[in-house]
Amino acid sequence: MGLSGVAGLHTMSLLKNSNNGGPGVNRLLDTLPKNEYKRLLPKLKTVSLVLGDVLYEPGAVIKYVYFPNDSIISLISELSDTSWLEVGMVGNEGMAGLAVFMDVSFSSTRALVQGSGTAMRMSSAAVRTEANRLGSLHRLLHRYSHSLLTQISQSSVCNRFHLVEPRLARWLLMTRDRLGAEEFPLTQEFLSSMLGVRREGVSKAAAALQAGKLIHYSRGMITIVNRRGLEAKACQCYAIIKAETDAYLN
Amino acid sequence: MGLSGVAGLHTMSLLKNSNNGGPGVNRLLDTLPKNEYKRLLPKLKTVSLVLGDVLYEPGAVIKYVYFPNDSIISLISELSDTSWLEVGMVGNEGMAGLAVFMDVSFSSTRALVQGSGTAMRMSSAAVRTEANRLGSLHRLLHRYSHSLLTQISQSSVCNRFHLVEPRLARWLLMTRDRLGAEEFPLTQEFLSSMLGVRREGVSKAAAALQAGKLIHYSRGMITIVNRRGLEAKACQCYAIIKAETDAYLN
DNA sequence: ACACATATGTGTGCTAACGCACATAACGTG
DNA sequence: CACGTTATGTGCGTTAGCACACATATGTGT
Repeated sequence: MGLSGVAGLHTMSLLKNSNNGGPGVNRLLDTLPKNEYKRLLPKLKTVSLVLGDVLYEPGAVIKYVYFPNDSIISLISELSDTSWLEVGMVGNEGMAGLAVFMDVSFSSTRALVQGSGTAMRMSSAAVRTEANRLGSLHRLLHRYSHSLLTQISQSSVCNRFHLVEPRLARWLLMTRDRLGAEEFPLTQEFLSSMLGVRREGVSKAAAALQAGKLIHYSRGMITIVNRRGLEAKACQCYAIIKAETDAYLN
Repeated sequence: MGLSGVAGLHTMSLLKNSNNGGPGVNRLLDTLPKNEYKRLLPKLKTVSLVLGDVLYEPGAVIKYVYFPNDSIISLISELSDTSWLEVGMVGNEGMAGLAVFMDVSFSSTRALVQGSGTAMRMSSAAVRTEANRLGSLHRLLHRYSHSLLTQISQSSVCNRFHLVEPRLARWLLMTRDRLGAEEFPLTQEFLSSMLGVRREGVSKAAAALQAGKLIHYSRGMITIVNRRGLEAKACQCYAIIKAETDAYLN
């Protein structure tokens, strides 16, 4: 799997400020008042992100921020070349590249596309201009920052205390919600680095979930068969994070 | 140890914008330009915080934010009544109550005084007014938000991968730096909840560090005997977090 | 159909940390 | 100074997850 290499970004048509809140639209942008959204529109460009693309490396300059529509971007903290861990997940509820908003030019984490799809891209320069206007975007990015902070904190506790199986269930559900699909391509090898455990551990946990008819998987393709059942197997962290994420957009 | 109960906050004299950057002064406030600091001064009040005071409970309204001088405030994420974990540490480099700055009124974590000392207190209302001015405070709080985000992320990885002994060493060093003292009162019971491990685990790790003449402890009082040696025992996370923390103030 | 790369399953120790149950030690108060 | 309280040490069985070494399966391309 190509976890390195820069994205091949293709231009696509722009979406409307569609106010339907459904999957496929970035909810942060969608929450903006029409006039403010219109002001941003010329600076936004829809791009497609592909699983495995690396948008930022730790320490590298952030050229663009991304508002995912139906894609997912993982924020990864690295300890060494061999051990790293996902600390946060950015989907249609948020934006990748928050550092720019916080007056920092460099990324402290790796941003890895964890689910293919489209995102709205904006240059860092535009973010600096627009977000300094004290308007709705400014406010929403503030609230999102808090939401992300909460997500990361909760994940931290989760990673410390919970077993692999519930954590895997949580992670699959979070991915499902952001992709808006019950089926998505992901290998157990990939999952193991996200969860910070060995592949064999994922193998066991996944086998258990499959035996319970909650998921199905085969050669890098995962299907959620019984969502409710999977939620029951997941730790509370799933519900906690979901509530926080859904609530911040008012 | 009284981990519950609200702080008994005593009024003290105000500090100056002393530009010496040493311990005992909140470095965030100290970095502000003089005129802006003067504008804030009337809204700041020095209070003393005592080990065990709880400043916020999860979900509770944040009435005041705190800029520690030589005190430390722990941000704690709770899973259940019995298992919780420190996700972040706020000392003279920052501010507790960042949620207010991010347009959120309620705390998502518990804020527990982990080291006695003084702090500058400001009402949430004042923060909302002042931080919306797009001045230096606004910018610094943004940069601090990013710094805290990085700290929390790094701790998350650390908690996941590192052994108790290096984590304990890191934690003691971080505490030392913020308190500006080599000796401070802390029981192993307390440490165990901060690190999210059993008390017995802390006991073993602490005994090992003491055997190596790096620290000394007795009945809830800890002394750092050999700081360099302790740094060598700590994981890299200490250096990483310290660098980030020191750098953000330009 | 074949080879080949990739994805997943399994087994065998090993270890850090857990849970529990006590033992010891230091301090504080009446 | 005796006593209770609080802090710390220790032992024992259990367990989740580790590291390593393979075995098996399921695609893909020629």
